[in-house]
Amino acid sequence: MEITVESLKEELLKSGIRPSHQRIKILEHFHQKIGHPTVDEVFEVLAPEIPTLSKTTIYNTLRLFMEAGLVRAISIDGIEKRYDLMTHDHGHFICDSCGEIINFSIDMEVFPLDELKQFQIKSKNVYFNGLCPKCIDQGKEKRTENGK
Amino acid sequence: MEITVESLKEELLKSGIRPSHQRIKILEHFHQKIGHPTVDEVFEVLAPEIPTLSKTTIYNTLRLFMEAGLVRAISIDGIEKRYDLMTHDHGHFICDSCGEIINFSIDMEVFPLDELKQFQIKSKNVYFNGLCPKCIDQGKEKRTENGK
DNA sequence: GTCCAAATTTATAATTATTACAATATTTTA
DNA sequence: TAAAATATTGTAATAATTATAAATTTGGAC
Ligand SMILES: [Mn+2]
Ligand SMILES: [Mn+2]
Ligand SMILES: [Zn+2]
Ligand SMILES: [Zn+2]
Repeated sequence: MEITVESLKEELLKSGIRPSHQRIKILEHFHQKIGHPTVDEVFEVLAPEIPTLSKTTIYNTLRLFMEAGLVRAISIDGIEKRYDLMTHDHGHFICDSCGEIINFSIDMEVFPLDELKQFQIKSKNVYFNGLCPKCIDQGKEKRTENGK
Repeated sequence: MEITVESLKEELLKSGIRPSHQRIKILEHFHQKIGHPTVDEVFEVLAPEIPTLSKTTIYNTLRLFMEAGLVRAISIDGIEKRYDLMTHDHGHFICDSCGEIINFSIDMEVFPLDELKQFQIKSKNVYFNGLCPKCIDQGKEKRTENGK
């Protein structure tokens, strides 16, 4: 499916968000890039395109998107706050050595939830960490510092 | 099993950590309290007992404990950084309304991990959020602000 | 126990991330 | 187009974390 300004506008309107120029650009960034950017990364990429852009707008917009369920914040081991487009359920693996974050598909329904019967669960997040294949190859098994 | 200063010292030594007074007290705090404290909460509780205590020591010690695998940092949706004693595998549920964090047991082995065959997984974290029974009873289903 | 070297803690300053706020600009409605 | 509502911006304020260097504590040798 093609991502056009029109489709982005629709997506925002469907969530009850008025489609300003900045909001469209920020949402577009999430659709175009596959990563899990920080506030700063979003700002660095968009600032050249929108010369007047303020970092406050990124903060405001991401909070708005989160409340609307368009994106979610992920923060593995509280290292850094990053944002991810809210698409299908998936887990995140972070490499302790190179810091890369990798999506992996996971069936969130496999959990036996007897203990949480009384709870109303809205969303589920799964984070793994360890070493990615690249870093295993490079013999980084025994590193002490975070290579980030 | 009784938690004594001696047993705490041993636990630290086994992890290659020298058992200073501060470190013993901080570890003791995690064994005595069941919660998931922030740096500030640990500091507030221990400061009266150790009048000279510095917050920097809490930061340093928790980093040390994390590297040694004694505690882990948890940060659900990047809201706040909290620490948890590294015991058996368990998941965390956070209530969107009252902010309470509840442990629940979960079998981490149920995940089908075909996609991560090449990865070396060191630890797994599962976070759920939604509403706790208490808040459901109080009719907080439709809240907009975080009650924290 | 005393002395010394190494490690730890402390206080402070510096840095970074985030939020608050009020003025300006933009968008929507009439 | 004019007025009202909303969004953006720049700045200042706040909060969390890290860096640094001096002071203290610890563990081992005597
Ligand atoms: Mn993702
Ligand atoms: Mn826990
Ligand atoms: Zn890696
Ligand atoms: Zn609750």
